[in-house]
Amino acid sequence: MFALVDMNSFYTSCETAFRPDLAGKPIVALSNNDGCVIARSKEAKALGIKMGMPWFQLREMQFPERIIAFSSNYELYGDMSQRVMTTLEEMCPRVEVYSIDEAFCDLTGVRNCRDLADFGREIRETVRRNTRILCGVGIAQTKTLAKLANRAAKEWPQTGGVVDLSNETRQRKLMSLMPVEEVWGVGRRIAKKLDAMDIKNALQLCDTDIRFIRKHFNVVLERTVRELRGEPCLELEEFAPAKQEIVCSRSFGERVTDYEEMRQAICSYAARASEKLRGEHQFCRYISVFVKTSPFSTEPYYGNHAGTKLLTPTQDTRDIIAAATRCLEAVWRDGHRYQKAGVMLGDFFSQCVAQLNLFDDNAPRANSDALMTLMDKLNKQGRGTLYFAGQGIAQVWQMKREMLSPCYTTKLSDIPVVRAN
DNA sequence: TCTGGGGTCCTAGGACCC
DNA sequence: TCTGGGGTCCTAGGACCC
Repeated sequence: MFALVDMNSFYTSCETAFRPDLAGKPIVALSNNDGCVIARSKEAKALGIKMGMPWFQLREMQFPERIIAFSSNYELYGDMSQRVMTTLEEMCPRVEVYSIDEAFCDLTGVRNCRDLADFGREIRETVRRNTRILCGVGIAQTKTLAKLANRAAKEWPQTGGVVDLSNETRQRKLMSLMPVEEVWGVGRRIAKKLDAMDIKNALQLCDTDIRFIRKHFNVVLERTVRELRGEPCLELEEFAPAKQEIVCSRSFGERVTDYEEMRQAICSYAARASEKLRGEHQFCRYISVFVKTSPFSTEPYYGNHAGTKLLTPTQDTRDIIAAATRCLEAVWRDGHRYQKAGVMLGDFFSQCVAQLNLFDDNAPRANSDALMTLMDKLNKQGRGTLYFAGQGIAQVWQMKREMLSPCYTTKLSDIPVVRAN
């Protein structure tokens, strides 16, 4: 038995948790660079504000009430997420943190001693009490059905935010009401193809012959169909598997036309990616860089990427910056207004394997480990405490975050002082 | 003027091997 | 006339997720 716990309008809920004066107002959270809407409060949804809508368009629109917007504050959201997950871990024996605002809980044992919906309501109430954040709970025997149950819990207020879907009759009833694109694993493309085959709701998908699915789609959708039938194909993954790649990319606050600025940005992304790599206790051998102009612009589009394979896997920022810079030289073209760039690391080796290569011709730099450990330690106290000269000081290409809230839970200096009088 | 960032898995096709 | 069969590895691209 799985429970899927999903936070309601997570990012905007994090903002209102510390601004009770904003409760009941239409609020949106914006993507990096204040680009587009990525979270909406209940009231903002009711006004018809769509996910992914560009902020510069939304800002011009007329609404009966003023829209309150926040730049993404991932330090705050990440910390709030941890508090929610800790609460879940205290209540459930096994928890899979699926995303910043979602977790699967294993309810296998719970079933023997108490009513599942009751337990769901207890989860909901405890999370609300500990964090001031509301969540929905969907319960069923497969992850895909639990997702569907969660959908229903959010959509229909009379469920009180909790739906136990372990009963097959209820499953079929709910599936008949759910458009097929609401099913976890069915995206826009597949939904369109299914629609052309006259498969329009989840129940019709569930009842489609497996061989037919296999012939016209792939094993991924086959698993989805089996899961809808109550046959578990996806297990709870309590411990996250090691990452296979790490990406650091950003849109620029303003278009970049100068090579030196781009080099600074690439150095910064390379440094950040290396830091993440060390956080994963991995060494990488493949490094690549991409640059691109805006796909929305009327100017001719230019996008390109280049990669390089090192002889010896590394986790030293200096090696990774050097490789990334070489890649950038290969893809840079003068005369474009670049909108975005990024650095990707891949082909990972775990620490012990990498050390076998100590006897290679290309031995790692002396004291690399000590230096990187020190850097990471200093930068943990505050990002950007110690950085490479190549990253630049002015960083004019930095992303826009004009409506950033304070880091209420992680940075003391950010908390506004309330004065008497 | 202005449109996010970070991942995963699967498949097809090419290179290469015997 | 007539030119095989079977396998692995890698990469790019497409689909999905949040």
